[in-house]
Parts: sequence; structure tokens; C-alpha cells
Amino acid sequence: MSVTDRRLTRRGEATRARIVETAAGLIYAHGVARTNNEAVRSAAGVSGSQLSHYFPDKESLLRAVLRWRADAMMGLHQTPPQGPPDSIAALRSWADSNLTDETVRDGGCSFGSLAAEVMKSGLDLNDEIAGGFDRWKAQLREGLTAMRAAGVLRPDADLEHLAYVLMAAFQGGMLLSQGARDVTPLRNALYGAIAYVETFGNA
Amino acid sequence: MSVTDRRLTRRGEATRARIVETAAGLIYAHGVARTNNEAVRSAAGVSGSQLSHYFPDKESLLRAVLRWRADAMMGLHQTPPQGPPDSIAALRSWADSNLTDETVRDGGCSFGSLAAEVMKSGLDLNDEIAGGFDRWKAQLREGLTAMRAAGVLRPDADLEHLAYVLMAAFQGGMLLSQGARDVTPLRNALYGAIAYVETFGNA
DNA sequence: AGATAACTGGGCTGTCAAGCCCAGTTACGG
DNA sequence: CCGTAACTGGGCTTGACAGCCCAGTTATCT
Repeated sequence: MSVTDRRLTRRGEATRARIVETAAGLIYAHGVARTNNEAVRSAAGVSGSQLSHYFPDKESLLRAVLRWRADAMMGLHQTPPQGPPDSIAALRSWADSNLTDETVRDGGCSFGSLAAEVMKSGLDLNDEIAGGFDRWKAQLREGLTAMRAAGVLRPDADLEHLAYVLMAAFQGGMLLSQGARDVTPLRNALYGAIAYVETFGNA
Repeated sequence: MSVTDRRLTRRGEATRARIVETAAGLIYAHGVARTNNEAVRSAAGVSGSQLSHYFPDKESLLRAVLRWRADAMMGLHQTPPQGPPDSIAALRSWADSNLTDETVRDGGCSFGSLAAEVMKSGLDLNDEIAGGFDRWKAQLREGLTAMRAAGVLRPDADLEHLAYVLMAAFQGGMLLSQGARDVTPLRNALYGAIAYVETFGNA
């Protein structure tokens, strides 16, 4: 994992972070294959030497981007100020906040579409992808657990199952919506998944 | 679209088809980015001239592959001998037939994962992708329509909505399962989606 | 039989990108 | 203030791959 874990001064860490964020943005917009070192370099305002200093090869940079994206996803997928969606209403507002035209047209799920491309790239980054999805699942389960504790969901509701359903609806909906350049598929997928969660409710 | 629509003899069409199928196989296994002309050429047992004869550039070949994959998907996603799944049982057996370890490890959905990669490639193939998903949706709706006609689903069930839910569950589940190298996410996504369809039943 | 499609098997050019080396300057931390 | 990290800005090699041109042979259709 690069030179990272060595002694990095505050300045060094800032530069490294700037590189990662810049790369993440470019990759989101244009994909991995069409994002080369030079583009990252110039967009981040960094010389080539620095890029290869922090990230000796493309795989190490991609690993950092993947992790950064996963972190960002954790922050993104929570509607209540603190923590993941913990009520049907919160789930709905979570869904709606992702039903924007920009999200759909600009590249889908910032983590999922990247993961899809990386998985086909032959690079050894599957652990990072699996880890990201796992963390996301854990966060969703957290919210679902709160819902069950609050009596919104029945005690016998399978939270792991519901978390999978929500994630798949999100990722699949994003893919379909990207293809159709229209939020309709994503909306249907998310609303359907949430309605399914509701069938495990105490209503 | 290439030289295709010109007069193609039987032999010519056979060769063209062989190229497309070979390319589809290689791309499924290794992704678009890591499948070059030479690999297709040699695997299909065809000289370079022929490859560029039928497909002057990579985009035209990819377009043909995309269409071929969509056709294949139509054939694949139907459990009853003729036609798409038209009962809950048929949906279940459709799901199960896709829950194999190989499918998950070898590259996910043959159309969906290709579509994801192509969308990020910058090539102008979005129409082909949207068309493929549309045809798939139409086929799923066909089965759902039969189910409604047979009284399995209530008259007020929104079939378009259900088709979207099934498709998204499939695609999203495939993506998650590929990342985890495990069919569990896909199984949960599909079973959940089918259970959701059942909530619109006349039971 | 004549035209055209199908096909071989090279080779060549341009382009793009990754990884690497180097010689030097500037900032920071103990 | 000394050592090391941070940084500039080149240049260079190597490899991969797409698209193209060419000179010729074989099959197919009418």
C-alpha cells in the first residue's frame, strides 16, 4: 500500500488527499480507463514525481480512491443528521435524495459504478470492493436495527435480507437509470424495495 | 453500422457471427478494455483483414456484441420452454437458475456488466444499451401480464413497476455478488423481489 | 466465365500511457 | 541547523494497441 504508512507530515497528507480526491472526481466523470496519470497530475496541481511518490502504480491509487469513495458513501447514505435511515420516512427521503437527474447522468453510484469497472480491470482490488459493500451493508443494518428496536419492524424481520434488497435495488436501479438516462428505473427500484421493507412492518 | 447491410453471402454472415460470438465470450471473461483485436482475431480463427472488413472500428464490433448479448439474454431469461416466467413458481426457478457460482464469478450478468463498462468508455453506444434493457423489460412484462391474466396477480398490480423491481434486483444483486464472490447477495435480492411481486397476488 | 465477396498474412505508423531516472529547489520538524 | 520530506520539471524507454495499406489467393453468386 504505497509509501503511505511512513512518516507523512501534515502537508504530505494534504497533498496525498488532494490527489485522491481529484482522481476520484475524474474517474467518476470519465471512468478509470480514460483517466491517466497526466490528467490527475495536472488537475491536482502536482508534479509527476509527487504522484508516483505517493502512488507508485495505478493500482495503489485506485485502491486509495476506492476507499475514499466508500468513506464518502458512508457519509452520503444517511438522511438523519447523524446515522443511517432509521424509519420508513427516512428511507423515503434517502431514496428521493438520490433520484436526481445529475446523479443518474453523471455516472451512477460513485462507488458501485467504479466497482463494476474495477472488477473487470483485472487488478487485484476485490478486497477493497467487498469491504466497501460490507461497510455499506453494516450501516444499512444499523438503521434497520433501530427500526426494529423502535417497533417499526416486526421482531422476526430478517435485517440482513432487507439490507441486501435495498442495496441491490439501489445499484441495479442506478445501472438501469444510467442506461436509460432517466431516473424512472431507479425510482421504481427504490420505491419497490422500501415498500417491501414495509411489508415487514407492524402496521 | 459497418459493411453489414451490404450483400453478405451465407459464408460471410457465418464468419461475421463467429467473430461476434468470440468477441462476446472474450469480453465477458476479461472485460472490454483487456480484449484487443488480436485476441478476437486469433480466437475466432480469422485474419486481421477480415476483422476490419466486418467491423471497421471497435465501436462497431462492440455494438454488434451488445446486440448479440441482448438477444442471448432474451433466450436465457425464460424458464418455461416457450416464453418468459409467467407464474411465481416460474419466477423462482428463473431466479435459481441464475444463482450459480460460475455465473457470479465469471463476470455477472452477460449484458449488464458489459453495459456498465461500455457506459464508462465514452463510446456512443447508449442507444444499444437502452434498447437491450427495454427489450428485457418488455419480456418480463409479458410474463407478468400472463400472471395477471391468469389471476395470479391482482388487476391493479403495476406491471411496469414490478418489471423494474425484478430487473434492478437482478442487476444490483449480480454486482454485489461479483464484489463479494458469493451468491448470497444475489439470492437475497431476487428472493426479495419475488416476494414483493407476491404481495400483489390474489392469495 | 466474370464480377465480387471472402480470405490470408504480412507490415507499418501514430498514439497514448505507465513506469522510471535524474538533478535540483523548497519546506518542515526535531 | 541539519536531515528528511515535499516538491518541480523535465526526459526517456517500453509496451500496447488501433487503424490502415498492400499484394495476392480462394470461394461464391449470377
